[in-house]
Amino acid sequence: MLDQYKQQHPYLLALDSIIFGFDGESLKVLLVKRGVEEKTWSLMGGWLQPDEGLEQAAARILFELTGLTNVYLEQLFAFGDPHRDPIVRTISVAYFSLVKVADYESKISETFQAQWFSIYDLPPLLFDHGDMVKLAIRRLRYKAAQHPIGFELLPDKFTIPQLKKLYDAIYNTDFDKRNFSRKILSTNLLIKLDEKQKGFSKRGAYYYQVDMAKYQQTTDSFLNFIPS
Amino acid sequence: MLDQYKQQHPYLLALDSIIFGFDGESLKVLLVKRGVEEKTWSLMGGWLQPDEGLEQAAARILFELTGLTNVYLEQLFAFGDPHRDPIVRTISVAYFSLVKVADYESKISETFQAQWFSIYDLPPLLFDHGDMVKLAIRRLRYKAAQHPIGFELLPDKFTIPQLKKLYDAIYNTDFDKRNFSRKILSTNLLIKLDEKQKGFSKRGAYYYQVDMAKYQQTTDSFLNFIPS
DNA sequence: AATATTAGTGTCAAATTTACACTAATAAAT
DNA sequence: ATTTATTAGTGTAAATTTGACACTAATATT
Repeated sequence: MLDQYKQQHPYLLALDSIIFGFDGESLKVLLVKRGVEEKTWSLMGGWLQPDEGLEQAAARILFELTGLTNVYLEQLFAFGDPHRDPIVRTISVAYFSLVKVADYESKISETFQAQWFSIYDLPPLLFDHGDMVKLAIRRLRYKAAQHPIGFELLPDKFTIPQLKKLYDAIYNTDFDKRNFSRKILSTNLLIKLDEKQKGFSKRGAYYYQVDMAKYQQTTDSFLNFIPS
Repeated sequence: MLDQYKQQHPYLLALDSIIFGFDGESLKVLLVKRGVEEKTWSLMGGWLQPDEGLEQAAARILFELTGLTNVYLEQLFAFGDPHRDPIVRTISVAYFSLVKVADYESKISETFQAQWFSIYDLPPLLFDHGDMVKLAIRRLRYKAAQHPIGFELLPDKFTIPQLKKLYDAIYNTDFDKRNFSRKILSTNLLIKLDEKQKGFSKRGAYYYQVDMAKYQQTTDSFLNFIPS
């Protein structure tokens, strides 16, 4: 190894995930109890292994908690305040992830003490995890305003009223349903199915599916969902 | 130190900066020759010191190259592919930065071999620095489409035609100047000065300044500069 | 058969966006 | 001093998008 490398200090590298879920009513974050003091809620996290990339590690850690693969995962921010972990200096790369709550096995509580918390009612969090969640919420709002990522939080088949409720929850507001569905449908990203949702409402709403081909293409396109 | 920390591998942590500049004609990136082989161009970078935060370290490294402080600096992405640096595993947190080319002392070439390159004509770069630049360009385009960060690349006093040329360069296009100036001025972020630019054009264009008070407030607001 | 509940849709006014071309100011040239 | 060349600066009309607003449709429940 060259001298210029040898002289440098190495640091521990952690990954922490802000895991968002939607239960049909409100936007939730999945928190666990672990670590130094088992009394404090924290984000799900773990250490980078020598043979892993960052996203790969984040995906592994997410899998260990939820049993889920193929989950929406996006790098949020690298947190590196020298004193963020008071025991030993650690850099944490935070990822935010969108999961379909219905999908995952409740394998969750087996090994980790895990619980969903409304984003409007979070407990005190370990280290700088509170900052991470705040930033993740800002990023989700920012991103969902222009990119069709909301679908990632819903089952494969969903109704327009469900989607509207999700957006209501993300932005803590109440969109006009006529304008909302006009805007959503004008993206041509949804395929209307012949099937209606049963049991939830008397009339029943039609299910829609994401047009995956178009979705892949337009991940980068702007949608401009949120006015003013 | 607790066991769970001791068992973990530490990694070297580097910071690399994509430094954008605008010379009035095209968008440039500042590259240096350094490192393992002094034959390859690379981004300006350095190592995280034990007492520094990430952004602080990026700012220091930027200062060491350019002599500039108070520069626009934004975390771009953490790159952590296990083999990105073939000699020893290193995580690199990349920052992108917007500098006013005219501002900085040409202290540059003294200690480092540095040179501006057009973003459309880059040399081969060290490690994954090419990916970093590509991502930074995407991010700049994305961000400048909605946030008024273009000003960071211009002198404190600038003309509308200069600003248009900058946006033309960023998006590699040619905006309609009537629509462009209407859109820019409608943000009310610019203060028209009484002074005209001399020497550049026969008629001379009025200088404008950013209304810093408003600018601070609206860093988060959307502008929607770029149509379709 | 009536009722209650949620789904689904249409219109109009206002604002925004786009496309497009002429006049204004001045330095340079004659 | 007049002409010329060059870039600055501005306006309008059509199209599109947005936002505010309220009624009818379907069906499960009573």
